Amino acid sequence: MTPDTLPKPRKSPVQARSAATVEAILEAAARILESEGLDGYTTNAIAKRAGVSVGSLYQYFPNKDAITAALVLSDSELMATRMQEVRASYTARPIRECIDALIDVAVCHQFDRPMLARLIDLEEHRLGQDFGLKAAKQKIVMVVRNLLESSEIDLPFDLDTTTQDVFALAHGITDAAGLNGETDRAHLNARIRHAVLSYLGLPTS
Amino acid sequence: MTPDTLPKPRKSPVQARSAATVEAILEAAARILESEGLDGYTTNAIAKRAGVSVGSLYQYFPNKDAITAALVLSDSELMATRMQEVRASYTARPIRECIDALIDVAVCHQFDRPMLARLIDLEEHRLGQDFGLKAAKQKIVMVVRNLLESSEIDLPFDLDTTTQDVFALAHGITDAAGLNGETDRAHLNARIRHAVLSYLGLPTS
DNA sequence: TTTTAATGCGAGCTATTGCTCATATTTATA
DNA sequence: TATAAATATGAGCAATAGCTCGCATTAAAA
Repeated sequence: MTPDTLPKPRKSPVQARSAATVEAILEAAARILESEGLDGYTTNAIAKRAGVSVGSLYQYFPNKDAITAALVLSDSELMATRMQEVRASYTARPIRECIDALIDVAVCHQFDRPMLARLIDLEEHRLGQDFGLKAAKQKIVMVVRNLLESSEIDLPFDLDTTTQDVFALAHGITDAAGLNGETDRAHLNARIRHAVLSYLGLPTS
Repeated sequence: MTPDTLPKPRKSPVQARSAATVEAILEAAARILESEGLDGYTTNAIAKRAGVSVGSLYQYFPNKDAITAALVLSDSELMATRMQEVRASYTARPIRECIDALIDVAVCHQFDRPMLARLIDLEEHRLGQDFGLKAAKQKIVMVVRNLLESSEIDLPFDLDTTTQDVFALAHGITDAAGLNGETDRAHLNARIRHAVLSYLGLPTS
C-alpha cells in the first residue's frame, strides 16, 4: 500500500570482493530492468544475473526497493556530475555551446537505454525522494537554472518554470525517440536543440 | 452439454447488468492505477473496488492484461475521437486556434490524472499494439500530421519527425507539470502553446 | 597457525497473486 | 409457469514473489 519505511543501509562493504558484489548487483538490476522490464525484475533474477546468491544480495540491501533506490540515486548522481563538469568547462564560452553540450549529456543519458531510463523515472516517483535523491536532482536542475539566470536571455516564463519546461520538453522528445527505436543521436540532438532554443526565444542559428 | 471444450473467448455482455459490470471493472482498474499504482493493481483489488467478484471479472476478461489492454485502448480511442472532433470543428478557422484547442484536449487528457496517464503509457509498450491500439494511435497522430501538412508552415524537420516531436514535447511538459502537482491548466496550456508554436517557427502572438 | 570476522550460499518459509470451478441467483424465453 | 441461458459468487489452487537463516567459505587479525 503506502510506501514503507525508507530503505536503510544494512552492511557496508569492507573488503574488495563485497564491493564488487554490490556493484554486480546494481548492474544486474539495471540490465534486467532494461531487458525484461518490471516483470522480470525480481530479487532472485537480479542475484542470478549478478552471479551471486539472494543471501548475499540481502546482506547489502535490506529489501528490493533499496536496490532500486540505489540504482535511481547513482543514476541521478552520475547525471549531476556530468552536467556540472560540462557547465564548469564551458564557463568562458558562448551559452549556446554550453546548451548544446548539456543537451548531449542529457540525451546520452537517456537515449541509449530508453526503457531503463523510463522505468527509473517511474520508480523515482514510487519511492519518493527521501534517500538523497532530492539533492542530486537539485544539482542537475541548478546547473541549467543558474545558466539561464546568469544569461541575458529574456525568459518566456519565470525562471523555475522555464527551467522545468526545458528539461521536460527535452525529456519528452528523447523518450519518444528512444521508444521509437531511433538511432541517430546527432539528429535527435539537433531537434532538441531547436526545441530548446526556440522555446527560449533564441535564434536557432 | 457445453458445445466447446477448449478455452474460448470470453463472453460479450448481452444483458444490461453485465455491460455495467464490464464498465465498473474498467473504471475500478483506472482508479486503482491512479491511486495505488502498479503495486495495488491486482485482479482481486479491481474486482473488489468494482463491487463484483473475481469470477465475474474473469467472465469478461481472459486475463489481467486484457483488462489493461481494454483500458489503454478505450483511453486512446477517446483521445482520437476528441481530437478528430476538434479538428473538424475548426476547419474554417485559423490554424493557431485549432492548435490551441488540440493542446487543450491533450492537456485535459493527461493533466487531471497524471499517474494514470503515465502508467497507461508504460503498459502500452509492455502490451504491444496488437489489439487495435495502433489504429487508434494513428488516428490521433494523423489529426496533427494532416493539420501541419495542409498548413503553409515551413516545418523545421520532415513532416513525421515534426509531428512526433510536437506530441513528445507537449507530453513531456504536461507529464512534468502533472507530477509536480501543478493545478493551473491555463498556465500549462500557455507554456505548451509557446513551446509548440516556437518549435514550428510561428510567432507566439 | 589459530582465531575471528567478513562474505557467500541456497533451500525453503510465508505471503500474495492470477485465476478456476462448482454452485447460486437473476433474467430471458417458451 | 417451467426451462434454459446469462450472470454472479468466492473459497481455494498453483505459481511465484520477497526474504530468512543456518551453515560453508574466504580473508584479516592475533
